[in-house]
Amino acid sequence: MERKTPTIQDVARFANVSTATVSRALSSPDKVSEGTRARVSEAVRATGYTLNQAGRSLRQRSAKTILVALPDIRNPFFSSILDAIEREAAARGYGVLVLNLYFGHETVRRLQDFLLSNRADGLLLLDGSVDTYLLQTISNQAGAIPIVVACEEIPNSGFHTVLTDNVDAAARATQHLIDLGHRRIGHLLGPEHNVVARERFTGFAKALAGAGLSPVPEWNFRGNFDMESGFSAAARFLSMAERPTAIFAANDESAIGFLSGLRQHGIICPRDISLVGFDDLGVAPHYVPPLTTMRQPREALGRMAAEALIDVVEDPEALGAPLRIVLRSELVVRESTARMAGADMGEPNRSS
Amino acid sequence: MERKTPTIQDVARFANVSTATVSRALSSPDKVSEGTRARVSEAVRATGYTLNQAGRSLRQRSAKTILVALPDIRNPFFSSILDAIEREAAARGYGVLVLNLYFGHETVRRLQDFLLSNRADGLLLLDGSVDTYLLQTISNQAGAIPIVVACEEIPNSGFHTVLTDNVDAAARATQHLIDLGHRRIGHLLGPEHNVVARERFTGFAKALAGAGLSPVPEWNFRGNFDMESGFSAAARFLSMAERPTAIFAANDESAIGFLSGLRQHGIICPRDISLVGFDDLGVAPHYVPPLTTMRQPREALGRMAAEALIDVVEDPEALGAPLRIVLRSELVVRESTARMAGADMGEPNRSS
DNA sequence: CGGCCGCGTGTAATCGATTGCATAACTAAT
DNA sequence: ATTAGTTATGCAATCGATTACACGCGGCCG
Repeated sequence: MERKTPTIQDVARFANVSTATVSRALSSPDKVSEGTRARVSEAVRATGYTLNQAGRSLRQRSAKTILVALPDIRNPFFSSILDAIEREAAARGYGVLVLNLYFGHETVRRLQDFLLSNRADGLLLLDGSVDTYLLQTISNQAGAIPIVVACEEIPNSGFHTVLTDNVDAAARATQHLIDLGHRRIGHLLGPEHNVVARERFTGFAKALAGAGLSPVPEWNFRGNFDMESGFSAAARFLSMAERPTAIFAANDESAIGFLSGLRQHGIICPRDISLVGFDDLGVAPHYVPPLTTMRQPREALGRMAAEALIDVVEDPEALGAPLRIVLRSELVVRESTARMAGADMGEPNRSS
Repeated sequence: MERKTPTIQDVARFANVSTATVSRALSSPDKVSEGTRARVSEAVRATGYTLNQAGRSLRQRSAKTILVALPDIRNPFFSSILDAIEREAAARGYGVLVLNLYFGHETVRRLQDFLLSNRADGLLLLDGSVDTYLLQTISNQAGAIPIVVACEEIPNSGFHTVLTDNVDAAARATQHLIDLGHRRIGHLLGPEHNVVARERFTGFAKALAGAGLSPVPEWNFRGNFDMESGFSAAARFLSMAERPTAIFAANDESAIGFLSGLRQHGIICPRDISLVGFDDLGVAPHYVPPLTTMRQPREALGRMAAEALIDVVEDPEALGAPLRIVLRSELVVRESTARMAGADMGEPNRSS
């Protein structure tokens, strides 16, 4: 009754061949004769045999699995990248392990465990804030697995990287506001130590500079990429006497929280303020107003990162020098930005 | 230079003990003497040893991994459940493999592969639409792994199940509209063959019946749980002469698409129409207007499902009879619903 | 003093699949 | 006809960790 799950031995016995032949019949069919192949297939069917991946992994030293480590699965930005990764991995026969990264030693230890325990053949890191030193150490250890960093960048790390053109995209988003006649432009920041957030700020400042403006410190609102932080930032905005007429938000989520906070106090977008977001989340076209935003090619990003990682996993020499793919984001103009109405009221941004 | 990754053998040699002792020192420290334990720890440090999970899995016939199969990772509803699952699993030392389910044989074959290849010790299924027959077959095979179904239900399957009170919650959502004086109430449906969607419709109809009303077929708008389908449904709404004054939407995503579609044509919520959604997505409180919705305890759902699964994995007898946990959803009243203004205009829903 | 118990450790089998090497049966070439 | 090469298969080692069983040693009890 309680018979054990059939192994390759059972198949071999049934088909009257050796286990070696069964193995070959299954993984390299052209190496066995047609007759044997048929007998083995029949035996597999009859016994209900399925591969034991642990056995194979042990012998082949490969788990046919990649590990995706990300800061927050709930974030729709990441989840759609994860989706693309999973599709690509599945297409190439790999499974996907996910690992939520929080702060703290415990998390890093877990990451390390995964990396070095032969559970995964490669790591796809969607977070640049992991301790670089540790990561380097890990990746230099004997038996370490290949790493690809996506979305964020770990400077000078030598890891393969796939990301979007944050600086340039942020500059173009800001330029859009400038083109609409805005001169008093603020920024809703991302997390303080986040590389991507900084790049977007850099692009923002760059575009301002190009127009003879420069950032006004009070108009750089602290944010954290999430709705709540945008919502809080709105309170600070409201308490200010001198307000910007336009905002470039580091991402759509915080942009939505920000607009929501403003609206509670009667500040209506785009009538009273223009706003450009970043990401083009699914909700962006359906928000009120539909959001003008920089669309990141999330599918492509996830797919290409997974491709690159699996390429390296299967042939460590495949890519040669560290890869660096930069994908271009695209401005999607909707209704959250409007031409600056009438004359500029109050002081403009300080001239640089 | 290119030395291989250290194994338990290396540690044993270094510490001058047998591999058995090393293994014991690491997994059941109380079985070895203090001195040995120290020597082994030192040897582990010195050699840089890390466990090879494949070896352990092979011997112990357990992968310390659970498989989560879901219809769409991008859906924020699922991704936050996945998040909770991952946390619980991590806390208990399990890794999480994710598998996107699409339609088609290929997908099911992959699911089967995973289930039977010892890559995972258990399956957490977040989708009731997987072929029941196949699932039963798989789960009856020798060596099959435990299955817990979450969110959706597979009737008569005998699987452990964790879900929310869809029928009752839908009824309460609808009752809220009734309490506000609405009599002309429509429903934005979920996918036609989706169990959850049907349950919500049932609850909707039940509440109407309780108020002496019954569903008006033309007011049941086809939907698909996603924004686009809600958006399309809005077009149909607009083309109708006799319109409902309130809508119960099967979920928040489609609700947002619906409101967005209406707004494009000047129909404003809650002025012209009231709407209750379902899920309480992160964006719900920040939408315009903030959405009245049934909040599903997503964290709890994911956590409890993972708990139950791991319990069974670790002790197949742990739960005894098939478990069925039903979590209660909670109505969150925000601003998308308003008291029916003035007298009832036009025909009410047909009396039952 | 002899026997029993328990602790700490080692020996070796085991988990399931893959694969290097050997072998046998043919084919082709000289 | 002999040699070389090819093809199909089997034998047995191997991957790394766990664990059943055995053993030696010291202490305790009768």
